[in-house]
Amino acid sequence: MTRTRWISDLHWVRAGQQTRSQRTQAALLDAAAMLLAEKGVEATSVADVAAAAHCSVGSVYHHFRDKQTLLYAVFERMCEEFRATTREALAPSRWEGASVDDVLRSFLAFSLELGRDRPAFKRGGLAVAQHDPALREHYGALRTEFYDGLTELLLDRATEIGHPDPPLAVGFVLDQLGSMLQARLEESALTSRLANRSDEAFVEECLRSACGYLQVQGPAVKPEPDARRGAR
Amino acid sequence: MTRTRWISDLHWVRAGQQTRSQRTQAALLDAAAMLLAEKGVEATSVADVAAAAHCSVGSVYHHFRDKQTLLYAVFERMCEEFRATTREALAPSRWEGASVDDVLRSFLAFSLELGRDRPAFKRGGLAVAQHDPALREHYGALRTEFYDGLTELLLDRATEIGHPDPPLAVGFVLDQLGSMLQARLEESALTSRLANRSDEAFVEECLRSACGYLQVQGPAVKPEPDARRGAR
DNA sequence: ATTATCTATAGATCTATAGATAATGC
DNA sequence: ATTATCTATAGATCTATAGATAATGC
Repeated sequence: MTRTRWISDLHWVRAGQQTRSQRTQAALLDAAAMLLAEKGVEATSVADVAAAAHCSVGSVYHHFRDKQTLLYAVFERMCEEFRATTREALAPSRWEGASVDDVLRSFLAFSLELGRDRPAFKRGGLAVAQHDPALREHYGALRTEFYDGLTELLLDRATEIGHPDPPLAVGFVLDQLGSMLQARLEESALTSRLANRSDEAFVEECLRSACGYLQVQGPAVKPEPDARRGAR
Repeated sequence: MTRTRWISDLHWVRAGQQTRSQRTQAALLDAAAMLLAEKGVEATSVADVAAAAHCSVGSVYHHFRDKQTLLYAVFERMCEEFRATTREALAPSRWEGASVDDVLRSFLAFSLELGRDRPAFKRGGLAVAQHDPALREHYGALRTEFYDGLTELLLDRATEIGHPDPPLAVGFVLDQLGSMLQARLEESALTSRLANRSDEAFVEECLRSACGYLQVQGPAVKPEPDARRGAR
């Protein structure tokens, strides 16, 4: 066995020497992410993944030490994309001149888009995390990093916030919106009233509630709302 | 084979003739609910359930046609308890003289208690529902029934609500609180700010937000808050 | 020559059944 | 006599490996 790339002490992924190798590995990760999102960890067999990636079971084990390592790799790839995307989204330069309302609106739109655009991708990784406390914690830390960035962005605009305890209020509002987004994006969505409404109506009502709680002016009250809009 | 009790055309549960039979069946359902909550559907084998219930694999198949039927029975039992509990909780006589704030406060306390008291029970049933769209829908309908009852209770008190569109506002608030409760009670709770706070603080902040959105008077403003409290 | 892929299969589970044994209650 | 339980095992998966075959690129 030649050089390997390590996820942890026990899990290696072969670093391919040929272009063919990279193509197969990517195909395996894509196929696995899709199947994991669709059927979950236990219902997805290595043979299923191999078939969906148009290669053999033997090939899977040539690239990944075992099934768990393949799953870890799916999770790792999702985390990397999540980290890269959120870091870029939080770049302070993008937010000059943006109001609390702008930041929250963008947060909602961004999260909905992330959940809708790549459902297989994201849900595949989350399905893996569901089965391993360590991975769940790792994803939780990543999520916390994102929410901390948002919190900072919002507290920079504390002058707009009428609530007597801005740090508490911002933390609560982000938790609230995060919970509602999660419920709305869940595949297994237990039917709720808002499920029938459009994303636009959902976002508007969330903002009305959040801005009311924070005691910032709603979008209608602001002077020249469009001129103050940040990037995106 | 003698008389049977039917869950559906394909799933029967044997109606025991001896007291011994009922005891074993209950033990099997308890054991299954616990294991399902802990490890999920696929990771729970029939042998595991039998061992946890202190009986043999053969016994399991004497009582339940197959593994799926056993799982359905766990789900069915959870639904029955949920339905009975929520119907009792919504009895109009319990709510005479209660304010919007009282109703929402009780809803939060009730839901937290339900989620905390019988985690194995509830999560066992939900784990099963997760794997079957039809069951998920059935549970969704049950949940909708509960939320509809709550909505009615709240709209009976519409005079307290300052929001221009009470039906919309009540629907939104219940969705919001439901999402936050679900996120808080989830085992796989992705660390959030509120996870570190006590249930009391969580409830208070939820109420402050909800009452603000609905534009009802907060608990502090009400005259003689204790004298107007409903049952529980 | 090395790296990647495939086929075939061993070994470990897990579901479900058959047939023997034990307990119940009329 | 009937009902419930147990033991043992057949048959179906699924993971992982061994060994043969094909493609790559120095």
